Amino acid sequence: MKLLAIDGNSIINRAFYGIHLLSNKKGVFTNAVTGFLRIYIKLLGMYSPDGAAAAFDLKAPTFRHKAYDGYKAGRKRMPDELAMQMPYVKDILRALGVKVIECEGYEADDILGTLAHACDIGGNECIIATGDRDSFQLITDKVFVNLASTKEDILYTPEKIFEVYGVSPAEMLEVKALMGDASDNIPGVAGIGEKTALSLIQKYHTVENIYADPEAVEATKSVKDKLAKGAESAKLSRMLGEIVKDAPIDTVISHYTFGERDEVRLASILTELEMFSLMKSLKVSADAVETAAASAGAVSGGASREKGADERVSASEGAAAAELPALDETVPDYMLSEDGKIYGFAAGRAGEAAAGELADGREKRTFDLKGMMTALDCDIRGVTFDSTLAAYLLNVGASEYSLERLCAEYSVPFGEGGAETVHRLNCALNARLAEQDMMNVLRDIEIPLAHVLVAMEKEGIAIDREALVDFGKRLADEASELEQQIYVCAGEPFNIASPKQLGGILFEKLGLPHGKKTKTGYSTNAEVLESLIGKDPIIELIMRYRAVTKLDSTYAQGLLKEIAGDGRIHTTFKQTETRTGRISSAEPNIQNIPVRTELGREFRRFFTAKDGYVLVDADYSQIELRILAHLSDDKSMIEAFRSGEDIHTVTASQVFDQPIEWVTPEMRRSAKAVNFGIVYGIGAFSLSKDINVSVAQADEYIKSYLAKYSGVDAYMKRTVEEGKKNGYVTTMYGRRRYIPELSASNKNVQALGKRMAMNTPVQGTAADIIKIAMIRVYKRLSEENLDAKLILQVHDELIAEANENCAERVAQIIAEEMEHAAYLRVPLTVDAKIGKTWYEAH
DNA sequence: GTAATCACG
DNA sequence: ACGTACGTGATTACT
Repeated sequence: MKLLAIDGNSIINRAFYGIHLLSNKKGVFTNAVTGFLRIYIKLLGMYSPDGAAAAFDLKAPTFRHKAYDGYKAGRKRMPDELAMQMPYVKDILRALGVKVIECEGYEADDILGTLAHACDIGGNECIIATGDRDSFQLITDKVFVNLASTKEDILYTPEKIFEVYGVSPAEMLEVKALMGDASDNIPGVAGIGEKTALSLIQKYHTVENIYADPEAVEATKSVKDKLAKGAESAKLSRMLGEIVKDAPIDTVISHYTFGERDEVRLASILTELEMFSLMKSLKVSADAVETAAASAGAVSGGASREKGADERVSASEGAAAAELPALDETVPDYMLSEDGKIYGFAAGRAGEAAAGELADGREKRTFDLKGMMTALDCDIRGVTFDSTLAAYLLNVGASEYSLERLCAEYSVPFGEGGAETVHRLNCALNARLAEQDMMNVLRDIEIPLAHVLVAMEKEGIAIDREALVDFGKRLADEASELEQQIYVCAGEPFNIASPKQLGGILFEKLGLPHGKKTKTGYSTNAEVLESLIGKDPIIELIMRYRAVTKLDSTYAQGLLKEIAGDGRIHTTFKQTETRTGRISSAEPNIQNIPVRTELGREFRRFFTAKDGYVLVDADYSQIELRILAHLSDDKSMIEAFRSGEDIHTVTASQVFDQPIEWVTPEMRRSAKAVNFGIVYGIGAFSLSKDINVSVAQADEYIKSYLAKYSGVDAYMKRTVEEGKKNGYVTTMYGRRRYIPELSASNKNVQALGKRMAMNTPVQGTAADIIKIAMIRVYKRLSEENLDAKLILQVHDELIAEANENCAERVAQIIAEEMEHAAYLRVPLTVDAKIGKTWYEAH
């Protein structure tokens, strides 16, 4: 395909300075938006691309050039008149179906470089639209640069570059390293300008060549002197000038195909900016203009997403309440009554609705989208807002999201006429969600996910009932044998399952040393029993008894109860349950099917694919640690993941200061525990228990870890501080969790708050990423008409049931979508397997 | 209904 | 001095 890659900042600058200041009635400047769109339309006409992406700088400081503080320091701040137009440009682009890419720590150039490179290696064509010559180094026989100028645009190809400069595109970077670039604060070699630089590179091709043998360089004495003096500067400039080609962005070029236009959104923004002639050029539909006019308030909401953190705080204090986005009154709100009737409310009118209304693609809002689809057994299309999901995002800590409670929480009168209440509630929730920057999480993640979850539940997974019954019998038999042996050891029969009676037998009758006590008596948990092994033969019998009865009651009997009439198990995935954004599974819980012991793992043999089908199981490798590496930007950890080495082994080598080859399995186990601990917000005491070393020893490990991975240390501190300051922490995608524990007076509670603050962004981002993957896998499987369905999710693992004849393809698609669901500073890797049962596929 | 225990990531 | 890793759900005993 042909991709148009727009250098957003550069083009918008051209537009701003190229057109005199214009503004609408309200005083919003519009010249840069106007100019940008004119250029955009012109580019479409010139190149007819299949898709487009617009790259923008983020204000955040760059992390890759820390070595050189002066970099970019000299660049002037964007004037306010231009800055206020940025959000509009981005919103319009999105409404036009163009992906807007911003990437923390990377500049627009780097994003363009990455896209261009991806096109180049993937056999796609890329046209970079920019106003400056920096991108010339990216030109190849697939990548061209359209240089916007006041007169007419010029398309630069490798031939054109050679014609104009006498060097290859790649050599443009070498030229820049010598001549420098004032606007980018690249020093170059003092005294060497374009002419000299070009002639040197024409002859020697690279800076490296020139400095490899400076004596051999043919040039005047003065040039040679300058070169000698500027050696360091030239090498630094070479580094600074090179455009990054591996920024963590989506590099699947087909993903940039033009998306569907959001006509109404487009109409409302352009109306607000009073850009009527452009509306015509863009052929915005009259209907959309009318709809947009009916709800003029919706526009400022889009821009508010771009507000800085400080402004957001003030908005939530109510000062800007009037500017909050209103909901379109003509869009209907739907809910289900207790007896399953559908009620709708739109444009002031309420009434019972037909199921057919829900299946059409017209925009609508709902209360409990997932519940409605499950109850009505239908797909509800065109949903742009859902009360339950919005309320969950606003407060993941609530225990339930009933209409009644939400009305109380958001001061909406409850009771009169169902769907009207929902509408009012949605208005309140919508305003808050926009304020808190979570509209994208709702629209791009939770709402599409609801459809996927409903489909997964409906599909269910086949169970081998007979084998499960047999296994249950075997477990029960073993349990009763153990029971008799335990009674013999104890000298009397008693209820082994009663911790109270068991405690009496072990610690009073048999006089074994008791560990800690619980509120109600002695603790008899696995850890305590473990410590008593060898003191009395009863201990191991009890441990085995516990394991066997647990498996029998929870898994054998428990699962048998849940097999539906179709011979399959249909779990319920709860979408608004966890504090971190994960989904949970209940009735039955299929996310805790045993795997850690060989006996327990047997249960996975009973989860099977139907005849002619197989299970495809794909799981992320170390996704949470990879996210931690990304979020903390810790150089050692990133390096460790990029190297492809086993992460726990690398950690062991770092923490114990030994070469990789010297890491023993024992050391690796300890390092693994440290890695897990770090994600949870570690304490020396717990770690010591986990890996059986002294507290002092565990403390050493942690200190050593945090010293080696100082970026992680700093990140954890930052995150806790941020949590204290804001009252909440967020995931990469903006999902939020309030942590009141951070300001508790009780120190233990506070410590718990810190651990939550450290863990939530990591666990929550992982949850976001696999949700995105699920949505994309679901879409791919249906679009490509594959005889395969997603059926289970286990936090970092997806399972599909696929026809034997397409299983390989399905495995490939699932792995691909999982790996590409997010772009981090380290790769996300996925292991996909195929098997007749869950046991074989995992 | 709560506590204790233990299954999972 | 004190308590002790994040996030879940199911079962059983017992109040």
